[in-house]
Amino acid sequence: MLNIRDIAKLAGVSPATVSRVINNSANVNEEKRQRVLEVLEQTGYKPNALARGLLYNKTFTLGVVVPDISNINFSEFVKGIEKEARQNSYNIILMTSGNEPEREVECFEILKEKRVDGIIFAGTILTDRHKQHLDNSNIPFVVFGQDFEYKSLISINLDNLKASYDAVRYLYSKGIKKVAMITGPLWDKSAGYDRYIGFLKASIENGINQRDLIYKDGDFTITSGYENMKKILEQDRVEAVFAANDFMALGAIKYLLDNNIKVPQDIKVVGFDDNPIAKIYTPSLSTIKIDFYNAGVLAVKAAIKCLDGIGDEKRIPIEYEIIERQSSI
Amino acid sequence: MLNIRDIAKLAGVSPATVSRVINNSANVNEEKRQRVLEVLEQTGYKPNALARGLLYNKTFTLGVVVPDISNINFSEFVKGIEKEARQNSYNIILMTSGNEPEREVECFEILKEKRVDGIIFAGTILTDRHKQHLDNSNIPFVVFGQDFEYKSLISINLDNLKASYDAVRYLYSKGIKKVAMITGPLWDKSAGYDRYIGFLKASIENGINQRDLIYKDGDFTITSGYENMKKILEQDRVEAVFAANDFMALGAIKYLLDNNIKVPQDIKVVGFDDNPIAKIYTPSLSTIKIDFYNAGVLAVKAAIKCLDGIGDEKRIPIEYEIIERQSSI
DNA sequence: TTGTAAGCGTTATCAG
DNA sequence: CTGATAACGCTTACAA
Repeated sequence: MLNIRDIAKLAGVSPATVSRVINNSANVNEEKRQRVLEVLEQTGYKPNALARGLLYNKTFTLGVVVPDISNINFSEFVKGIEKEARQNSYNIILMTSGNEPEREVECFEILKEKRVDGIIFAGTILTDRHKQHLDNSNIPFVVFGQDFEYKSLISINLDNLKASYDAVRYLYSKGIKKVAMITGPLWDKSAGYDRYIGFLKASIENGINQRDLIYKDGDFTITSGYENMKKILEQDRVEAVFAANDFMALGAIKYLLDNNIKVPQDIKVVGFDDNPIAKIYTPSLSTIKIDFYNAGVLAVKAAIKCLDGIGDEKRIPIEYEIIERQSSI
Repeated sequence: MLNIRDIAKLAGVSPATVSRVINNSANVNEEKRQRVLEVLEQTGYKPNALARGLLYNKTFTLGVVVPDISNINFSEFVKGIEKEARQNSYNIILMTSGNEPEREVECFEILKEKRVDGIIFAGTILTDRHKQHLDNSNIPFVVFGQDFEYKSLISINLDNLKASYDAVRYLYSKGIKKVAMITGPLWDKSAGYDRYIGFLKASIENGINQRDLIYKDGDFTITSGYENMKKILEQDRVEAVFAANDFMALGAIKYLLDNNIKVPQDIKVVGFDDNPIAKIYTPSLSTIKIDFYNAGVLAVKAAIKCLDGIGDEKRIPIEYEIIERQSSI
């Protein structure tokens, strides 16, 4: 591949002049400028970003670590990141972690080697190894999906507890006697634990004795929604079920329909996420919609502000909205 | 950030020795090696990949350009790419093009600047500007989704014509008199035109006069499936409909159900893609399943083979499979 | 076994 | 307005 000296030779000038033309800086003789531009055009020369990066100590690249890109939430998130990054002339290196803390840290180390300017990380837990890495790395970090405060971390988060609380309150507002819940794994602080606590809080406020509360913990899959709905009905005849994500909610509905229990007439169901399926399914699923795309945009904005030294906010909230559909009317 | 000279000083050795330890090459005194390793550990030092890349003229980075990452097909594709890349110690720079040829070429140029080792590109058309770029770029290219032969391009493709042909034949094999089709935009060579041609071929083979063929061109959205199903029924009472993707097929089913036409009893429907919704919808949707994840894996394998100079195949086929579900039983 | 120095491709500085 | 030079961080040939 051609370098700047090759171009200089072809145009009969010095590398410095070529550089000046490329960065259209300073004063350069018009005739020479034209000669250089012509050569540039003909050769399709592109400056080596590695060399530039080495010099400026800046790569215009952001690292992005998400658990699973084929999950629609994260692909929307990444889409927002990529769009906003591009608009600010940044690119992204995408890595997936499968939600394994080991691999997450591995990703951070690789991204550090590649000298990304910042890292956007969607994860569920912040282990000591994560912190250790953060300690000897001065790369700006934007964390999505958990609200840990740690040093200079910027965190973008949904108030999972409140969203869940609102969803359950919404169900009680319909005159329901008792709402059951299918939770996620409770070690998952955001989508597991916090959503469970919101449920707990709303239930107690509606006069349910904590000992009578009915909830089962699933793993976010359709199957676990199906199974847990079964378990719940074996235990008590509830009037409504709130699931920590849409897949489990859909699994629950499927179990109900399979057993000739009508949704929403007999049991109302509310999910979480607004997966595209929620809208299309019959009955369509009421749910909590989170704008992941926008979360991605905000994450990049925060990262870049931080890089440009005009950073300020450390905790950026993202909005949610209860979408009422057939499953809970 | 620390550099190799800082480490050298801290360990009381020369940069060369540190380098030797890092790349555990050559002979280095055991005691010094230990000293260096200790400093490495304490400081969390990571070598600068930019400097290395500059030296070796190799970045261990692949560029990936897809139309839209939030489309499940492409996110599966990217997932496969990322997994296989990682396994070979490559990373990926992800860019999205929105299927706009202008932006595609823009992506290529940026990736060239970043000196990626190879580019994996999912697109629908190869314009002159694409070719021009390819001409003065010697980066290995793997193209997914179109079977253009151009110079050293490696192309991974589904035989869309044949898959579509098989789907329509499958419907005729059920004793259907006439199959209608909702196509994609015909300028889209792979998912639009080729799938239409497969339909045409199978129809003619089953005794349909080309003039009597019924097809409408949609734009891959649910809405366009809905609208076009309506138009088809206004024109003729068909017994089956084949849609160029699942969204249009689902839109068609929705229209049928809304008008009390039973699926599959009255009209059978087959889609294309095996979108996750296809399996869950009621009635579940028969479709053609393509393994995008595996396509991603194959794309990376081909790219790396090419980089290592052991490249051979230029055209790599990917498999498909007809999935029979309720909508066409 | 170890250290010194050149070079990868670019740009900023400085001298002309 | 222009060109030579040093420097970014790393590795490797060469010399010690």
